[in-house]
Amino acid sequence: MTDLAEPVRPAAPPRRRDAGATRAAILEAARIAFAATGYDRTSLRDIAALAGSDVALIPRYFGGKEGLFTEALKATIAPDRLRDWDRSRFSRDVAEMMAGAADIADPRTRTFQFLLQAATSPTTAPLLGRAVQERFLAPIRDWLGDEAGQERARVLAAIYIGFLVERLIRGAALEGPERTAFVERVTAVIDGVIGPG
Amino acid sequence: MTDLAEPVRPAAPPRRRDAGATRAAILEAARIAFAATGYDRTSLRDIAALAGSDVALIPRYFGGKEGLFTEALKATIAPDRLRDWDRSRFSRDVAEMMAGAADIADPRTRTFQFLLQAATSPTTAPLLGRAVQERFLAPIRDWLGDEAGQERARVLAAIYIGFLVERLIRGAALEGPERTAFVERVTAVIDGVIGPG
DNA sequence: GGCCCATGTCAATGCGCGTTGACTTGTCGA
DNA sequence: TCGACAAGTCAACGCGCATTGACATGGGCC
Repeated sequence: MTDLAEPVRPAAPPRRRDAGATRAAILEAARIAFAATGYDRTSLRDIAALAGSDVALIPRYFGGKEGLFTEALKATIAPDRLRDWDRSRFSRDVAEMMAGAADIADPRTRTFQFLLQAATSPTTAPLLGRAVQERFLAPIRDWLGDEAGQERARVLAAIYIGFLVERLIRGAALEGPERTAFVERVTAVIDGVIGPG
Repeated sequence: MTDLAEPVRPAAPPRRRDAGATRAAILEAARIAFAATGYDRTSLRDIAALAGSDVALIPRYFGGKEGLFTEALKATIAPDRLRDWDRSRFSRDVAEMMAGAADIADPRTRTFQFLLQAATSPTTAPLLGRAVQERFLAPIRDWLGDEAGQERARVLAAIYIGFLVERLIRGAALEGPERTAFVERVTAVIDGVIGPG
């Protein structure tokens, strides 16, 4: 990891020695760093620097790198805010988002990258299926309404994931007419799934 | 990497010293190993053992680990037989394939796993982007016809990838009415992209 | 105010990695 | 047949990593 951001810790800590706060800072830094660079390319030194604490605390507090990753994964698989989205604007919002570059600051991007990273790690791979079911399929199904069924959620989730991967691979944002055409078509595709029957 | 298989080399080599064959064995071993465990978790020693050759040959033949990965990636993303596909049956064929379970024995699955591994590593993601552009998007664009433009190929590729991920995560094949509904909808989605304008 | 344990710091250790260079050995042409 | 060069082997190096244990220090409690 090259450079991400300044330390996560609050500017004026109420106590200069607070194990709970330190632990939380490390965990938050780990979520950011693991999502950004994956398990292997993220060193505990990176995480400690991002958390503004010492490397040696990590094995002590989390039992090691794997323990930290597991806990960060659990913390990342949280209920989505999909219900808050405006359904009439959903497809276009998603399309616009997909036309942009992958923004690591976006928690959704972070979550997705994290899950993708987890998929490639044999230790954490089994967690992924359940995570996707809980975090993607179930919310989407509920959001679409009961009449939609599992199948529409499945298709929508697949398309969503596909565009996330595409964006991840693409790197840069789309520009000009290509962006316009892309957004139009993605909007149409998603509308085709969530719209009628 | 723990244990994969026996060395790839032919049992009775015609020549005991054959740089071309050794290079090819290393490359094939790299394709298998990288697909299985990703860039970071695969060591050159693993690959060399799988190829039945020496570690030191890899930097010499491929210029280093990155060079080997790049070449393995290129070899994996070979020009597809896309042109041979029947366009009128394309969407339904794909949909039926997606409704099934992911078959590890299928070279396409292996290829895809390789790409997914590449996508999650920041080092290799740019390489993957270029490779996908050259070997995936461009053929699709040509296949769709010039009027289609880059943008339709992009959308189609994203959808394709998304369903591959979904299938990989899902594990089991779909059955009964859910399968029918899934196939119908996927067919419609793909038709919507490759069909009209 | 002073003890003492929780908390944080620091240096050191061992390991696996990619890479390098010197060396050996096979093989093919003269 | 034999020499030269390609091909393969081997040991070692430097580096970054996670982890450990000894040490320093802050702050709540008596």
